[in-house]
Amino acid sequence: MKPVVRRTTLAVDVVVLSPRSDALAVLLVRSPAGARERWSLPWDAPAIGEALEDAAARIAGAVLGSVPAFFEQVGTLSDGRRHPGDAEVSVGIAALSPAGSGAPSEEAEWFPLASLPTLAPRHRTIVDRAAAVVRQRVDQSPLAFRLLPPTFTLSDLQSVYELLLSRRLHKASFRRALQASYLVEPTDEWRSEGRGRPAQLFRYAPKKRRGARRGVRFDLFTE
Amino acid sequence: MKPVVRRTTLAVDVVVLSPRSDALAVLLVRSPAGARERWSLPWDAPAIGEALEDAAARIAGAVLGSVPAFFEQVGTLSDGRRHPGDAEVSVGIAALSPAGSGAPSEEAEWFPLASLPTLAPRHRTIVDRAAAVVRQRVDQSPLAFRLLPPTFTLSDLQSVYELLLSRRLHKASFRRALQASYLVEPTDEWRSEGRGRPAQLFRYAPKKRRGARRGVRFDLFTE
DNA sequence: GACATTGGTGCCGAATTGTTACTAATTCGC
DNA sequence: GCGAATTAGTAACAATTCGGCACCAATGTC
Repeated sequence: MKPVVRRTTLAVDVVVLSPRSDALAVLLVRSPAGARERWSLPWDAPAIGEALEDAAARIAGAVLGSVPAFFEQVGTLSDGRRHPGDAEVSVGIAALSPAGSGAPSEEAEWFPLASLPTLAPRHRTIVDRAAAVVRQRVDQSPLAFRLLPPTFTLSDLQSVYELLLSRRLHKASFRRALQASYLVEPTDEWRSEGRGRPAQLFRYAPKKRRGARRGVRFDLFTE
Repeated sequence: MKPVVRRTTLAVDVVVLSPRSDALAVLLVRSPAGARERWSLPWDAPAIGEALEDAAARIAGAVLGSVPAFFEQVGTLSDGRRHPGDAEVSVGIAALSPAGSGAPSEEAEWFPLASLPTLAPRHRTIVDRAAAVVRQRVDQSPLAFRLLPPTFTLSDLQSVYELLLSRRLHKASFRRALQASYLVEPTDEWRSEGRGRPAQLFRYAPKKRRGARRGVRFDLFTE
């Protein structure tokens, strides 16, 4: 039994996420004249032999002007939902870009996740999956640090977590957990942001941590 | 800008996982004569318009004789690693099948994850990713219940968790956490397994749980 | 200099967790 | 029959963690 392979059309669709004005935002590009929707995700076909994450980096970089810090596949779709380029199969990839980075081209714009324009059905699905994956992974992977510049204040970091989790966190508990994890180290710089006491800047510098063998957490199920 | 879509060859490669004789095992099929490796993952091209998970169910069902209880994509590969059917792009899908279910065809056999035969490089990568994804998700999703028959003892359940996590768990803590989660309910059946006290059988019956708002867990990072 | 604002820490009671030890019900060996 | 071995299930305790509150620190504004 040697199955026969059929040829199909393939697209890589990229969801670039970044915190913009206190909301998680997606980078969209203006559609060419005649398209059914005015906006779409940046997308392209991968080159021959090009890894999918490399294709995503190329696609996002062209639109954003800088290459996002992190990529993760959020699922491949082959169902009937319409794609702007009529690709039969789409690989959805989430990309995280630090706050303030990049200079979108004329044809691109940031939209808060909560108020997106109409997208082709497949792009809409991919955006929803990207948001779900990022929100789900934030506890297992240092995703939040990819949404911040190399140095940041602990309040910045907490704000990103609050954005991703859509709920307020307790300052003291947040800092205690962070301290115990050896994920950040202080720099000797401080940032003064107008009002209030200046905040110390930290950088992401994970130390090797001893195996934190915890019990099974049945209360984290999401489905 | 309307990118041009190129046609490519696409395969769905399925990693069927099931607990067999106290180890997590993968279902492999014998390769046709002349292939470079003697064994490979079950795979095929998706039919036109067929969703990828449906294709995986079809492929696994044909080899296993029953359809696995759960499917999840573990990543799509387009790099240079060799695929047995020379597909340019592969979608890897993990499938979970309950212990004892299915009757593999003549051409198929279970292999413990720890002692696999040589596979085509792309299949090897997909198996590794499937194992990693399953192990990583076991805390957030009721995966373990998909590896058990509809009714099971709490010791069975704990054994599956120990298989997936590769470490021993404490009985009392395990049961307390399970109790608090309202995920299982007792049946009025008991199973006597030779030696020892008979165990009560439970079934998976998740109750709506109150929002368990916990703090951020920096200690769960896997990278 | 009082006050508003933001950053950062100490502490305590409550909840959670890991562990030990115990009880319960069955089979096996003699 | 009866004790040892084996597996299931629970009680209770000590240590740790967590959420919340209060407080102190450093800056800009008036």
